[in-house]
Amino acid sequence: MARQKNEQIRTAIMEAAQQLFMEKGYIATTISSIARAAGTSQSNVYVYFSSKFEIAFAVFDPWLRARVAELEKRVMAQETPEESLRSLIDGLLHGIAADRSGQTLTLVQALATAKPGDEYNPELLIWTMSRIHHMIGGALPSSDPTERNALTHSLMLAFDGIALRQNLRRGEIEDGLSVDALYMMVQALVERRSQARS
Amino acid sequence: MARQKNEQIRTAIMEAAQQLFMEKGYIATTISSIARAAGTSQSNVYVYFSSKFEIAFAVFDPWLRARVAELEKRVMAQETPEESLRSLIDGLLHGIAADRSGQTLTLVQALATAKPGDEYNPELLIWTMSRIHHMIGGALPSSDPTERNALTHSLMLAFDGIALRQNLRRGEIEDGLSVDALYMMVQALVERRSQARS
DNA sequence: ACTCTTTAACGAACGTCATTCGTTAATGCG
DNA sequence: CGCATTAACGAATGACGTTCGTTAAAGAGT
Repeated sequence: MARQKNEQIRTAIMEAAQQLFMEKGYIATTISSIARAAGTSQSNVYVYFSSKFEIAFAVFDPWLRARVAELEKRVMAQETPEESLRSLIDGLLHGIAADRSGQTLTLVQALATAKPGDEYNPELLIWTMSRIHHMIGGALPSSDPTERNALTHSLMLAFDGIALRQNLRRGEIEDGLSVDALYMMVQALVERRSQARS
Repeated sequence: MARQKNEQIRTAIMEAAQQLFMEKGYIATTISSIARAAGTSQSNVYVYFSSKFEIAFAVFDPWLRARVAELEKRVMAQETPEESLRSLIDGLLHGIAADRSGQTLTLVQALATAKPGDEYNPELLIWTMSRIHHMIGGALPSSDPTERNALTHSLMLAFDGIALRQNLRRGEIEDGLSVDALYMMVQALVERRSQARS
């Protein structure tokens, strides 16, 4: 009944955006540079996406899901609870939140500059939390729900903290120290539990 | 030797900026609205501040120092280590990071949109960390330096996490749960220590 | 009191962006 | 073979931070 959208253009826009966001961050990347790199005009970008914000999430969503899925595989392959927790914390904070490719910089900048109309699907956040919760359950099968929830929330909080810091307070605090500190506290929680049972 | 700056104008700019940042956040506040509210012209604002970013920090710095000083008084007035730690965590996260007045929104937005030339004095961050470290030392006088540093870093990480979330992911995660979770982990660390000593 | 110099103050630009508009022409449908 | 739809595009539009050009206030030197 009418002319069809060309899906190749949509993916070209997303790939160009991902590349440019990685290189220059969300704010410094202009719609016209994305359009140029994707081989189309800036106004045509708005045929495929309703805003710059929407492009950022279209790029970030599959990226995060892939990283979390990778992480889950790695965590589940560990043999001891300690190794599982260590690889979970390390992978989540060093590997994803503090990633070098600039994806979380994009996320943080996009959220910080979001305009009233810009909203994103909270499903991604919920899914991420549920995966973390599941990994904790795998590492500590006998933990009680309260502890599992506490750990999940603490990890999500740390994720946000690292994401903010990595991108906005570059290098002022050693992230390694924060990760070690968090791990020490998780260990304390685990040890208290095993002491209480013995 | 030349005409002098009028300090009343400087403070009027800062007060107008603080008010507007609180109402609308950093990004939605324009220099011209600040100038209008301060009773001067937008170009004259640049006689007193070199950028919008600098205004944000001129406002945020004394605000944060005052909040931390208040917190320190409250924490030091507690009687037991448990009460001290609880009031520290609660005051830092609920009271300051998640503040309702929009000051941390200003901070996060200013940092997220900072341009290459925009830099801020890391002294404020260092000072804040040293105050937290000192409060932890007051609550747990017999703790060892490693634990004290771990707690300090964890609290700063949580501060950043809450700041990001409060402002950018409004209401999607209950912050109360995160604060409780963090407190549970701190308790575990403290209890492990006292168990180890007995 | 009278210059001279510095610079606060201001209105008018400037440059950069995200987004929208007006128009054209592909493309599927009856 | 028209007709309606809409992808595509170049040219606006509207905001906003920042800079420019000019004016005049006000301290220093004589």
